[in-house]
Amino acid sequence: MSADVAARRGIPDASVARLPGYLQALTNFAERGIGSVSSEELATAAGVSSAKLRKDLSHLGSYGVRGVGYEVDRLSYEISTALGLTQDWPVAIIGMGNLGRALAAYSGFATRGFNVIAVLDRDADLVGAAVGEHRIRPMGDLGALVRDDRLAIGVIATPADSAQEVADHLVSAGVRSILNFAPCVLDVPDDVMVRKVDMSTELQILAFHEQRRTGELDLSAQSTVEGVAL
Amino acid sequence: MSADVAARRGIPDASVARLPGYLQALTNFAERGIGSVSSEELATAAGVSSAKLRKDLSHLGSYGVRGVGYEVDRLSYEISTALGLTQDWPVAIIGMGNLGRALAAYSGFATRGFNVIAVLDRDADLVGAAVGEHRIRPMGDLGALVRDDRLAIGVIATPADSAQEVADHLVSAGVRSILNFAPCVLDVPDDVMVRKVDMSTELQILAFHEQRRTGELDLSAQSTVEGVAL
DNA sequence: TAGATTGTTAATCGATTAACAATC
DNA sequence: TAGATTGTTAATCGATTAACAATC
Repeated sequence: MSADVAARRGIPDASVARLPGYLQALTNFAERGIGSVSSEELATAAGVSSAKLRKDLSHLGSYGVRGVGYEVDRLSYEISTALGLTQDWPVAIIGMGNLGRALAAYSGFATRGFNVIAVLDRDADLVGAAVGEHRIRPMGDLGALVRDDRLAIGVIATPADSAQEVADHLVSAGVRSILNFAPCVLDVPDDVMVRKVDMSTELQILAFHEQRRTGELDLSAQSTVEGVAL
Repeated sequence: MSADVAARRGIPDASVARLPGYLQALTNFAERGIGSVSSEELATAAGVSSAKLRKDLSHLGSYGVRGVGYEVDRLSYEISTALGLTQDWPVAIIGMGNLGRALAAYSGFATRGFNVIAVLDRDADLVGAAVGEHRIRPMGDLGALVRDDRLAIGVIATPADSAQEVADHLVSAGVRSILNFAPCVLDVPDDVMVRKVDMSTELQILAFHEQRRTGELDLSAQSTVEGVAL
């Protein structure tokens, strides 16, 4: 088996998750007119170690030049290809509350190859209302969006209590990639991939570390007591 | 050293990151009037394996009853305590664009022990404008917020190009926990913790898997060719 | 050629999993 | 006591890191 096929087979999840960061850093270099970078420079810009970067890139193939570094444009292209970003991906956002509207207005999607082709809500009263350039469509339109517009990715921006229902809708319409902003676990078939974004979870993780910080004095006091007990 | 102190010392990062999910599932059980759960039930609700759940909980202490399970209220309390959620955490959101406004309006914060005490923007034209119950404050207020209101967590909701400046501001004001929604790496001192939420990254990871799915036919064709070449 | 930097190897580390003794 | 389920152990797996041979 060629190295190329081996590489394309199994890029570790942890590596895949870092590729977007490398791509972003490369884009910054390109914008600053920098044509070539070393693993050390790129790693620093992406916030990882150079060893990790090189290991990650080695899963894609061998696109650097020893003694020189990586050509920014070339590496950007290779990572984009690996991530499947040479094509545009049609995206639908479901749930037009505050968050859904903010996501629909977010310009960062388009610049990264994601096209918001539709916004939907299950609330009939909202259907037809304008959100930016879109009009809110009913959930029943999902099937047509998958069939006619190759919709492949659904973004759930509803409250937790309707997220599962929306997910079921997406799955039965044929969507197999879901980005879930609702703070709940979704039950989907094995071949459907769900990624979750949860701000409350992130804040709670920060709180854990913040608490540990302020609790450090107490802990050291406790271990002193134990030292005595020993 | 007692098991208790050992537990409090080093809860693995991966376990900490799952605790909020367990807490959420427990809250759901409590709302449904369920007073006791097994590791199997709780794990299913949280979307993990029961072995992983028990291992995670073992880092907190021993709060289950063999042959019976876990008392929902008790375990909720213990996880809340471990995460530092017995107190309310004052939070400030910086950057009052679409996303910042959506986050400020998000009710999920308050219910989980996070209090948005201020919203800020570096744009002088926005300062003073109303956002829900808040008025937008200038960046210069950060110091006072840390001093007088115990602000400990900052949420950056600005575009990427001003995120580093905002981070520097937060750090010099004394904030050491940052949730970053801007798609960029922040350079902060070692004792400052940054967590990042990036929807574009998540979509790109979904795109990778979506592409692999549709590319599967080509790959199997290729390995057939290789089989012949062998 | 000498200097630099990649791509890879091997060692280490941490996380996951399965299995089961402990015990309610 | 018998049945059930926890908490822990030990094995496995995957990810990270350091070091360096390959090579531009």
